Amino acid sequence: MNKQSIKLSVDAVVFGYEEGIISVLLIKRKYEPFKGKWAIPGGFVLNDETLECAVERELQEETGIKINYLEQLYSFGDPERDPRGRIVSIAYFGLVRPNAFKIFASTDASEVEWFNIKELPELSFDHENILDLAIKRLQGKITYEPIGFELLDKKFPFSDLEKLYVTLLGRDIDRRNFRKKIISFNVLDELNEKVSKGSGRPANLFQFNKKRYFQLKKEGIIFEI
Amino acid sequence: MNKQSIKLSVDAVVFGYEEGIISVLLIKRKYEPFKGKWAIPGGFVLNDETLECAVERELQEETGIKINYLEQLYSFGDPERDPRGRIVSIAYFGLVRPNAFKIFASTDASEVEWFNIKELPELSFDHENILDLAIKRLQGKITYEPIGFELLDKKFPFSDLEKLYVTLLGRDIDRRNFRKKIISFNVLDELNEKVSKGSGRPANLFQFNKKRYFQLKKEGIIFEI
DNA sequence: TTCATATGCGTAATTTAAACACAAAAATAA
DNA sequence: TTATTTTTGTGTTTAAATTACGCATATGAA
Repeated sequence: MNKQSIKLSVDAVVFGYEEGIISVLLIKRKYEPFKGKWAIPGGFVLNDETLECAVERELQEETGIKINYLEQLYSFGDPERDPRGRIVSIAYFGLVRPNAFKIFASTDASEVEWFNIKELPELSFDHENILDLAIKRLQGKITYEPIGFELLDKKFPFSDLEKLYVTLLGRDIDRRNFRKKIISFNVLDELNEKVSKGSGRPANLFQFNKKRYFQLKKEGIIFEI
Repeated sequence: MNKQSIKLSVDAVVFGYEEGIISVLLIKRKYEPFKGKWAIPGGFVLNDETLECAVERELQEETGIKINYLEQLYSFGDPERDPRGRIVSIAYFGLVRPNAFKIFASTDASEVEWFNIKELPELSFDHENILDLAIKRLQGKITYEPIGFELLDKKFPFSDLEKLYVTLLGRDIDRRNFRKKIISFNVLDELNEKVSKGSGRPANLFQFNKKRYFQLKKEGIIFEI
């Protein structure tokens, strides 16, 4: 058999959210190809690490971030996708609470920045395709899995959750029906803490109960917006 | 940087359906490791072929089958998954009409056989995990994408479709409501042909209109059971 | 001719989702 | 101090979708 000369990399589309803005973490490439251009963080998989480890390592090295939620997105294998040769990339999709970490650039990255997904720069390789797919996945997934909480603070008022969904789904939601629906899934703990932002009645804080969610999931109860 | 020595393979879980039985195509391995054991068809990706081409080539070589529907399933990269060394496999998920092809074994396979997914043999590598995931994907996907038709004859009576769904979902369906729902999606052409199987009123034949489905999908209409 | 079997079409009951109204608690303005 | 604005919290009413179910029709078999 011919000797295979395919290299394997991982890439990670990391989303953050704050105040009605979904952002994605990009790095500016320090080396060729696409030197000086923005790209999704990622890099080659080491011989003895799992794919997830590779993603976490690359993110730590290039951006200093530690991921909150990570799942595999898709594998991209077009022979022409990388000018250096045949590089197949397994793309991941991650969520973080942006204010929880200080980002910094190092190794292959000369800069790291959060970009509003509505105002993206031109990207390297086929990273635009990867990012598009990740956005679709995020938008789809929040309607049937409670991953939105991974983007909010641990304790949050209901209005934050609602605003996140409005932003992600890109359409208005009836506040009262939304609240009823979420409450009915029984995965939120209501805390005895209130928070006041400016004027208006102070809001009660809620917390996502992941343990309870997994119990309900086992019993076949489905989270669906 | 250390020289990467990871090999890349593709594997395909191919499902067929006939008379209330979902089956999966397996090969018996001709060579070590796992010589003589059953496995999902697959093999190494060539340097200049796309991943989909690799899957189709391997299926053709090992089993003689041509796939009807193919989509990427998941990538498996555990460093310990293959005793030969680090081999990352990108798994695909395919559907065929089993009576449409004559299967035969060649190259790496000493035998090829359709197995009822309820009566599976022990499998090589981590192929049991891959197969489990594929079954879940199939069961999930038929409820929101009209892929079930890819398993039926081009022209089929409604009862065939219903039986397929009962088999895949593992629960009873109200025949009349099911029919109404499917009809309401407007993706079936009713033909002026009838077919009679044994006793009972002859059934009208239907045909899936893929073109119409893509039109409706563009308009945002969702197929959901 | 009658019976068993599977198809095809319809309506009623129930459940779920969507639309909508107003009270409560705080900051701000008069 | 009092009225006004703003945001939160809790309903109820109406429309839509789902589920349950009844019965006529066309065939093969007894």
